Amino acid sequence: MSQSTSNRRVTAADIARSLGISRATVGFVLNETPGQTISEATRSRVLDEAKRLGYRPHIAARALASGRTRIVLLVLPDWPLDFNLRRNIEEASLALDEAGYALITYTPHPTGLSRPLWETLQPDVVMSMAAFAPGVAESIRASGVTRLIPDPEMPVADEYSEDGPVLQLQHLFDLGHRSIAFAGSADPRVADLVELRRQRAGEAAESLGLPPLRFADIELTDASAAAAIHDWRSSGVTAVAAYNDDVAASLVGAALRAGISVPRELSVVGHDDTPLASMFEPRLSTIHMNTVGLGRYLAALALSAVEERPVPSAGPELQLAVVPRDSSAPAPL
Amino acid sequence: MSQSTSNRRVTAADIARSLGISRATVGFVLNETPGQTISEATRSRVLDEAKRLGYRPHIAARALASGRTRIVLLVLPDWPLDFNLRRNIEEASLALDEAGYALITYTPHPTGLSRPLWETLQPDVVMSMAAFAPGVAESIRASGVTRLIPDPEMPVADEYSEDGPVLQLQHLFDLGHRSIAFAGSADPRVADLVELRRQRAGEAAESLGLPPLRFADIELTDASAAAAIHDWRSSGVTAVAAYNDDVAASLVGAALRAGISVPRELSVVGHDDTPLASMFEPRLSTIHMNTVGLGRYLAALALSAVEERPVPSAGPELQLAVVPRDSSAPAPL
DNA sequence: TTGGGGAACTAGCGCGCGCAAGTCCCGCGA
DNA sequence: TCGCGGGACTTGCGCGCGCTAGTTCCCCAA
Repeated sequence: MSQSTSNRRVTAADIARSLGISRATVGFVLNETPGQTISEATRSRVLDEAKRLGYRPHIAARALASGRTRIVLLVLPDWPLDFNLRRNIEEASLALDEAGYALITYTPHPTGLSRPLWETLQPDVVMSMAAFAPGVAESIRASGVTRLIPDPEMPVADEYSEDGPVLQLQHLFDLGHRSIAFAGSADPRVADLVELRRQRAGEAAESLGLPPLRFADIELTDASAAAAIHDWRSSGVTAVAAYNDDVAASLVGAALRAGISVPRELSVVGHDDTPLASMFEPRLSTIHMNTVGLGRYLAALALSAVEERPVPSAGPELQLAVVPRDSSAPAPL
Repeated sequence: MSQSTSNRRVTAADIARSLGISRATVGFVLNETPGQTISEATRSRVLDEAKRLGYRPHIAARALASGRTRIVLLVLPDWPLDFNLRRNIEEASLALDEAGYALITYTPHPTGLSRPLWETLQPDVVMSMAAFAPGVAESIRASGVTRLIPDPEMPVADEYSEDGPVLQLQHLFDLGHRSIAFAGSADPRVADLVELRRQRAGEAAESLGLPPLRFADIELTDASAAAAIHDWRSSGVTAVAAYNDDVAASLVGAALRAGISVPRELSVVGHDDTPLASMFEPRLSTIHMNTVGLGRYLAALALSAVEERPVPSAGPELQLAVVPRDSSAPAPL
């Protein structure tokens, strides 16, 4: 089963020799090379012998001969991935597996001191869930990788409409709140997304006939939450839509410490439905996201870039829902 | 600078041809092959020409010829990594970079449906921060990787003494608590670590002259926290050492919902000092861990397995400290 | 003057595989 | 009977690199 008596690795040539046939035939069988006709008898003999000897193709040799590493590198942001995203990555991994590709996830180190993996791995495709940060696409190209997803050269319309903030506003509006603030994050890594969500929240407020939103960026580790709350309270704000659950938790904590009751005096809605949201006390109302089929979509995208496959037509479906918990309640009179 | 006019990739042979020297010489220069003497003039000509042509070694070819992929696979647990650990991984990545190896982090998918990366990447070394789960080491071996760290065949004394629970107990003891419970996690993925910490807590209690600890395993998503607290309270427990911050948060939340004041009536200490601990309200007292030099140590370990390098003598230094916050206070009278 | 030795190179094999181009033979239609 | 179309293979090159086993030349000691 496993390795033979010698500790040399088993090669396709070993199978051929042991069966008294040519190496090419073995290769054709193992790769199911299209356009080659192999008798069923030979086919099964090869397969059996391969299993018996414990044959395992040498990926470096294959990569050298075929000119492709069959590696797809997925660049991930450096914040913790939520469960939904992780499941989608597994889904992508599975789909690529079936096509003979390996998905490797990679979070570039913030300091940028170590060599990026796209240089050392020479993957066939480098993909990312968001646009590549400035300079990154160039770095990838310079390392010889030609297939980037999304390709900065041909910018597609943004895949997702950020509708979470709209749901936050609607939820608070339905509870009777009319003076609402938006709390962003001061973390520069997520500045773009914060700005996007803030804008969507602003639009939602306008279409609900509310006055322009007040807003502030919250730093999780300092007193900025307390300051923002003090500021907002003094101008009559009764509810806050937060950029994410961490910010929401920070706000609620600051409010409680300031003696402000949540949700009776102040409602707060988070975003992303992280584990934190359900563990916090009071449990945080938030927005749950579920991107059904994202993984399969990513895999199909990668395969279409690297083989003769069609670009997937239908993108993943984004499901959003308000999760009402204990941090939001009807507006005080 | 970058690729030449043709879009064929630049090879070492191109450099040789363009310089009118042999491929071998080029190889010797680029690899600084020991035992080869190359004139300084030739050396710099090769280096210059390589840069001019934008030469980039073909890793698959190199792997094929040398018989090693120069890949180190680091298997990570599937829970979010804290900042300290991430920094250590970067440190390891950097050290391996310098030695010409690439560090790839990998979190096996819980379902186990997709092919593990050690099969598809054929790394030189597979390492893990904890012992390999049952069956995993066998799977790695079966894929042809011979260098595992830690090697299950030669079990070393456990690298780290789990002293966090000792600090938790000491902290609570210092605050006057004499009836203390330990809260584990019902998550089977961390069962071993839970058990280890529970034992250490038990030993600490004994050496402090306390009665045996009561304990329960908490499920984050259900009512087990409330049940445990109710149980403990009725038998006079005034403080809880929790396996980690998530469990601590769960307990504090349940206590507050049950009308039990934290920390006045019940003290809770977490473990790991995750962001959650500082964001929670009340902010959680916890144990902060800092493993100085872990990254360099891991890198040295990997290199010693794969090259003629000495096994690092000194392991990383583990720094532990109690972070007293608002979830622990002097015992009620 | 000779020859030993080392500095500075070159020739070329082999790593394991994919695949293009050939070879052989058998069956079948004219 | 001949030819011809494929089915079922085989031969062998080339991918790019590491590295062993040379080869050449020159310097210096005997």
